[in-house]
Amino acid sequence: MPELPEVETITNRLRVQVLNASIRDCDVRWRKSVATPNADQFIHQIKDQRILSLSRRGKFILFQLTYDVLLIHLRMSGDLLVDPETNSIDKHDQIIFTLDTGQVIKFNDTRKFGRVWLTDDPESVVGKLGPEPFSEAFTPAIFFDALHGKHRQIKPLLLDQSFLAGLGNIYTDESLFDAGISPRTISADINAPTSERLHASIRKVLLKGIENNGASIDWVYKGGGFQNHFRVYQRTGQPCLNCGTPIQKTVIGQRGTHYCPNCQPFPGG
DNA sequence: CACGAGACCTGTTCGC
DNA sequence: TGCGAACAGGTCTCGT
Repeated sequence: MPELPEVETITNRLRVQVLNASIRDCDVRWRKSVATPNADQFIHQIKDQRILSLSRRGKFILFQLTYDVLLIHLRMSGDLLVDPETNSIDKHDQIIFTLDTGQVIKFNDTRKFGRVWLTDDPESVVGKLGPEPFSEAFTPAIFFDALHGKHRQIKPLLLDQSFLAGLGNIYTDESLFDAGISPRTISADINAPTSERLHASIRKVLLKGIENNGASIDWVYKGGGFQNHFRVYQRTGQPCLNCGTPIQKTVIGQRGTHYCPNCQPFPGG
């Protein structure tokens, strides 16, 4: 599920709900959800730490606690839900944090791919991430240079979190469509004007996602509306909203990839 | 360095 | 209707 807009939405929601609360207790029901330290140490160490601030880096949610930073990555099916008090526990609630306010934060994760870290050195977890798409450091010129520093298909490159942080399968397909670039285009072959267009499209599409509180698909992640604005994602066979050509789906880098063969021609055919 | 396959997991949808 | 295959918002590791 969660890409940058969904994680941003969840982080902002959490900030309103649990900022300044202290973690009184923690129940780990799927031990592998804890990446580091081991589950027992994690539970012991997080107790009585207070949530001083919340932020997002790429697809990670960061809780600045009294002594450590709690980092959470939701991967494919994770979500963070806040209950006003201890209620029903879902079978997919993998970690449950009880707060001194009586509230409960539930890390719900059907597929169990999500992970949490507790460390005083968050750089050890997020240090290899590429730039934030909305940071001032992510300029069109830097993006162009980065594209030419690689010789890879543009779609898998944009999904590479060490290249650029935050894009996932939905927003990559939507960005490439918006910029009119074939997902198979080799990064080093993208010229300056096209690179600048892609840079703008990435920000535009992510912003639209954030404005719609992310995308809700199937049973995973509730509350988003960006799925109503998809132009290629999950529109296989439907007419392109620009030219009417049926949207195609293929596999690139082992990921389902949606595109308009007319609006996103591969250079040279 | 770039890329594909296989893992990690569960649930839903598709095809015969 | 039933059942297995295919597929799903992500990322890591290994082999070529």
